[in-house]
Amino acid sequence: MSTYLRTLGLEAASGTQSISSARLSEVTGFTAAQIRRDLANFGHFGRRGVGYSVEGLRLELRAILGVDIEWSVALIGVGNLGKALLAYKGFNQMGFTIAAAFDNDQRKVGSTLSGLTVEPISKLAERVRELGIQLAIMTTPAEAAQEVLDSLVASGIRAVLNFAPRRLRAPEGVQISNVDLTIEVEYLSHSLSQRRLS
Amino acid sequence: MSTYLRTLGLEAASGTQSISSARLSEVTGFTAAQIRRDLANFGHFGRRGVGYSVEGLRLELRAILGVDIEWSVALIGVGNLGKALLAYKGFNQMGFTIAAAFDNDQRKVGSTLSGLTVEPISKLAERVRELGIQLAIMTTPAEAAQEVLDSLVASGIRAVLNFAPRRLRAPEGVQISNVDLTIEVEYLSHSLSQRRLS
DNA sequence: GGGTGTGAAACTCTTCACAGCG
DNA sequence: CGCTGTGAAGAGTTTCACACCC
Repeated sequence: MSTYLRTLGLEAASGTQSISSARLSEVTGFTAAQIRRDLANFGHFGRRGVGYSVEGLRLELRAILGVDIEWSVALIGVGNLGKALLAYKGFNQMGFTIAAAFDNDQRKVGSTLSGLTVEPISKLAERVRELGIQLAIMTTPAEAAQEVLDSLVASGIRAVLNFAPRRLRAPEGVQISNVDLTIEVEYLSHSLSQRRLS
Repeated sequence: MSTYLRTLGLEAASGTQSISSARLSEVTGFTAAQIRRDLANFGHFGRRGVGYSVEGLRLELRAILGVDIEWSVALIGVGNLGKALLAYKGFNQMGFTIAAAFDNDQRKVGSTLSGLTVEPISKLAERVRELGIQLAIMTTPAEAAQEVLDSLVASGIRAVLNFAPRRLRAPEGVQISNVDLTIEVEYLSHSLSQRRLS
């Protein structure tokens, strides 16, 4: 869905009015049948014989993905990766505002990064309430990850993007997405290794 | 497999000799049946009635994942994310050495980051050959991504970790892993949105 | 004609459950 | 007895192919 929305953005920029599943297939690499089924899952967005209205489908997808409204985000863990994400402009473009940054390292607390003052994790619950934060990005070390997640859940956050290389245990109703560089890069080295042998 | 290897590292550190699929299941969150099938896919590593030898299985998994040898990596695109990955120590621990960094921005070329001098992309093929680089990490803008990938493929690289939010077209035999923050964060906002409605 | 939406078939992945081995 | 390895069942996903509507 994300990919479709992004593609529609490009198509809209080049002035296309209507788009078929076949055309979407060319650009995204998914099969046309797959695309039609994905879209039909959420409603009847297409017109037979014509295709999908680029603008119409964009609005639908934005609503489905929840990017029709602004989300406030907390970032926990201001290491190299955390800093990079703070500076990353893509989030803002997608309707995500990083509203607060936290770290447990006393040397980092109080410093200013990309316009935000780093706060201690003890302030988390308070700030989440004040700023209406609903989503968190965790870029902590693996050892701290479960403890930080528990604090996040306690302060009412129910969606977390986790970069720490550790499988986290969360209660029902808390959604966690994991981005694990270890897994990605080991998958590549695995496929390179396979080729040595054949 | 990556996750299993990581878990075994922790178990080895605490001195465990042998581990069952049930214990691995507790720690990783995968079901015991899943774990047994995953491992049995690659060989008969376990002993019935006992479990898997922690050290033995570690060696097997390292070989399977190809992290029993050192890999040389090129990083292309020295923006915020690229810098963060250059400074990230996890790669070295896993046997990946970032041997060269490239960027097309003249202002960045020549600067030194984490001990590496940033080179222009025109030097790519030459340096890949000299340094024996087999793997690349792309942290370029989306617009440049396909062109950079084509250069990488031309210079002989056959495994790429892509952070640019664009689906890339690569010839047969070139393995691409995509890490797309857009997709991850939109998935979370989608699941938060669903909850508004129910 | 053109292209969606969707049953049905094919395929893949996961879980069950247990034979068989240490 | 304990735990792996694996057929078989079950669940989920993708592809096919075409009825149906614009």
